[in-house]
Amino acid sequence: MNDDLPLALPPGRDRRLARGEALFRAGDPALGLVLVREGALELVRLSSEGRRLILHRAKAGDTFAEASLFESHHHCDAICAAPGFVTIYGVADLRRAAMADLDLAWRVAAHLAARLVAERARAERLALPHAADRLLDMLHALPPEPDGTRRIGCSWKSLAAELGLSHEATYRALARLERAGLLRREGRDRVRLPVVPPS
Amino acid sequence: MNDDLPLALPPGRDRRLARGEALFRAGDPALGLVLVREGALELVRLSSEGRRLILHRAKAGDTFAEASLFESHHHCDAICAAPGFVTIYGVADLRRAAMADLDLAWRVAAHLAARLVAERARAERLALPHAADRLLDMLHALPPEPDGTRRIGCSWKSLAAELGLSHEATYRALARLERAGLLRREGRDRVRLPVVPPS
DNA sequence: GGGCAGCTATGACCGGGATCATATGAATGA
DNA sequence: TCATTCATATGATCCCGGTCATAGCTGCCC
Repeated sequence: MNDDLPLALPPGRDRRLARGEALFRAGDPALGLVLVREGALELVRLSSEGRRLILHRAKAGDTFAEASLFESHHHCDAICAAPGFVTIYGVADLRRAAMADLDLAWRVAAHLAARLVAERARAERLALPHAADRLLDMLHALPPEPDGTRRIGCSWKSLAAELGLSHEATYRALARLERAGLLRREGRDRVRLPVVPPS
Repeated sequence: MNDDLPLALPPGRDRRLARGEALFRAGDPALGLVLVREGALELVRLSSEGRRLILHRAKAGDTFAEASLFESHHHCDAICAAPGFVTIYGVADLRRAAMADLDLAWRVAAHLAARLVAERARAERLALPHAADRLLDMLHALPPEPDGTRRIGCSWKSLAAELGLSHEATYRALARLERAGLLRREGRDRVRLPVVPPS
């Protein structure tokens, strides 16, 4: 998702995170740009009725909370989904660095644009009326590994929350798709999708 | 949405648009940053089954297709929803200007961050399971006018497409909400929402 | 003016997603 | 090790959103 961006950043603060620990909560003053070095983070919003929606998931190598660079406060919770550590780049530091490095701000912008495109794809997916469609769309978007399988990288329950579905609907859709031969689960968090003939 | 951004931009190309005309189509080479000067534009994606999802709507004063600054091709259609004209700032021009103006790239990034936040709010809305909830959430997000009403600025049918709902479900939700006293329509595209006591 | 397209609106029907309940297996921590 | 929590899984039921049909209305263009 971001290859060159972190390389040119000024030194940041490291912070270790345990599973379930919050890096920040809604209402906290904005941290700045967060780079996940190890483990995984989830950006979570809890609705008033207790529904849990996952707005973004970042694994090692991804940046996180990019938009908070330009906000005074966070408006979501950041929860550690897999233990690891992150590096935090404060706003002021980054701003200063951007003034020295003509290209840095442009790369930050490019990075935000990529996130925006991803978010639009997500919105498009959430507008699909059927659980199976949302699921397949999301799975097809995952990068296939050399052996042809795709790793979801989290529990199916979390994936359900990311798709705006109840986990029951997700398991049912999985079972139906598997019966229909449109999907095969291999191990805990891997799926194989049939090769579609190029249109 | 963007106050200072256009002011510091280099001169761009103007283009007039008629209702229904496409500024660009999916697959076209990226135009660059588009500023809507008059009228309204919609970023539309047509699904394979013919469903029409509105990904973004921009009215006079808003920017449009910001992410295309960093993409080689468009992947949505841009359709004129209300006749008017736009100014187009090419990528190369903007990039050059960013090299001269240390702050411009940073402002572009800030702008993209704001769009990202808005898009996340949209995704959150699309994850709401009930039509009435999505509708109310969207309407509450509209800025109220001095008289307390809110202008939706488009047809209810378009709003339905933006909410990922069929227009029938939208009309039904509207009627139900109106019966329940949670909403009152005033004229063609205005609603009044009851004042909620601060929690 | 007349005709046509598109928006607004509502009814009937069906399928599927939310919810609640329950059960088993897996993982995690004391 | 054992217990507790959590993920996985499936069944029953209800509700509601999608779809199709129909109709009045608005606005627009010739």
